[in-house]
Amino acid sequence: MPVAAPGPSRYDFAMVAAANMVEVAALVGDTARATMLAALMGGQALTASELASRARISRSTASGHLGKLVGARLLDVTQKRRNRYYRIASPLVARMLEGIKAVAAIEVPQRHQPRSATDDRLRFARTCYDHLAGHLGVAIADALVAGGHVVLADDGGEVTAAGLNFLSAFGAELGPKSGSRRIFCRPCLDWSERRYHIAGHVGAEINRCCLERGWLRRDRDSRIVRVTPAGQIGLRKTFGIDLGGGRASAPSREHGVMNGRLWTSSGE
Amino acid sequence: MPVAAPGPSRYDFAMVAAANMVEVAALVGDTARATMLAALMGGQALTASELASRARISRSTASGHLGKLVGARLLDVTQKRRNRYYRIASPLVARMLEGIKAVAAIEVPQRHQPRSATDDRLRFARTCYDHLAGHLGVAIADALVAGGHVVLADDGGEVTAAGLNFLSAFGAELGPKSGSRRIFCRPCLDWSERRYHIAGHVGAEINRCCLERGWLRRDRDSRIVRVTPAGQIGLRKTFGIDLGGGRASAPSREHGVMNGRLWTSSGE
DNA sequence: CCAATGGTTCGGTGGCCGCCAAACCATGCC
DNA sequence: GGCATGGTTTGGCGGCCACCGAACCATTGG
Repeated sequence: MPVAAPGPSRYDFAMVAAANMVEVAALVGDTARATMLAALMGGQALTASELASRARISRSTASGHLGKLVGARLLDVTQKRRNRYYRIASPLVARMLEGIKAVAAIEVPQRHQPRSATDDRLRFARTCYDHLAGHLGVAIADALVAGGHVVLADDGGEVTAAGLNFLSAFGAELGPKSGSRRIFCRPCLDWSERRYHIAGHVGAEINRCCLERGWLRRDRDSRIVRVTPAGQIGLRKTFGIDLGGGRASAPSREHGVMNGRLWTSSGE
Repeated sequence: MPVAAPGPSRYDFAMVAAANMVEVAALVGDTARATMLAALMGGQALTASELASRARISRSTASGHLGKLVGARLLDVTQKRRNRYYRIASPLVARMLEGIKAVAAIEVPQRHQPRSATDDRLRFARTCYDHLAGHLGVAIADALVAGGHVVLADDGGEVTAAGLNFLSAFGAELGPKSGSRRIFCRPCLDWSERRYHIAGHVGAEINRCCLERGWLRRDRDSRIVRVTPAGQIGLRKTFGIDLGGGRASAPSREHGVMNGRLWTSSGE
């Protein structure tokens, strides 16, 4: 730190303003910690050992990292029985990580990574903190936009009056402030689809409703979401989404199409 | 990097997914680079030497940092005469930095930093990438919300029908898509006021209009914005904002009130 | 032409920080 | 009580990277 200069200058502000940012960004700017955070972006709390395993580091190292993340209020801990469960501390943190990911997704899109069955399932449907992402998440967003229920743009999202009725009928609890025109709808850049899906309160509610109806089922300890047979039908009837008619969990034909469309357009 | 493990596992995804994030976050997670980025969040392009000076590092070191930032597409460069001007590469990057700053602002709010005249002016009115922030920015946002022209919430912002008329009359160019109900309005967490001001296209337009009318004037090479006498009147008549009636540039009485209200509520 | 200014490249140095293993504490189960 | 499991603490090692000065290139101006 080159803070050996004597007196304060007019530029000190920038340094002070950056100071906290540096701390936070540096925290994310480490492979092990970022891996943990990415894992926790699945939305569910995970134990220290689990996180250590995912980041491929020893438990002692993980413990140190988690301590820092909690200290910086990026993560919350709750003790349950013998285990310590860590989770993303706030939606603000989730949004920050989304933002970083969105920027990271811009650069070097060509580097072709190997795809596994797990990877395919993730690309097909997964949770993003508290809402749905992947092919499914984008498809739902598309359907809602096409139906005039939601408007999405780079800088924000909006639920239309018709959409409010539609989503309420679907079971979404849009809160007591739904009359006050509060906006809970936000676009979130999907890293695999490179398009927007719906985040914010509305996104979380859609996710919740689908889970409650048994349309979707989450993998244990993973971000993967599977569509049940009932979900196939329900999603088609409600949103007009056809997931390929094949097997319930990630029909591979869809992926071929999806990935083909995605990665050929190499332009950012 | 502990990538010595042999076969791929089901957790590789998280690592791959995190890889790019790490790169970007690590870039921001350095004092010198973050200082430069913070300076460039003022919205105007700066030269390499200027940035080196602000970050208090040698030009050679700065050159290295800037090379990395440009390489990662966080910054753009344009050569003009002898100088190289750097600027934030895209609104996506600006949003990311806002997001990091918002998280950073949560923690340790008590640490009382010394305030200078420059600092006070920054807290009073400044640019945030392409829109207005500080006391003034929040006051405008408040006025628009109170007038029913804009709705702001944690997850998004919206311009009402009335607001569309109002802002258009004010001179804001809300684009040809204004009929398609596109949303360009976005809340941006103000680090000094700890409340939202208006960002996105709408925020940029408001800023532009105020500058064009001569209501505001930017400091050269600084994020500081000054309110002209004409601006005093205009802002009061148009938005109903009373900036204290005193001198045009940052009446100190206002700051006392402002800061008192801000930092005493130490709860995040 | 030379001088001045803005910027980059190159070597070499220093420090911070991530990593692990081993020891240690705490909780829960038999 | 005693074993097992989950987490944290400690000490020591190693590598990456930010930093600078000096030399070097490029542009502009006299």
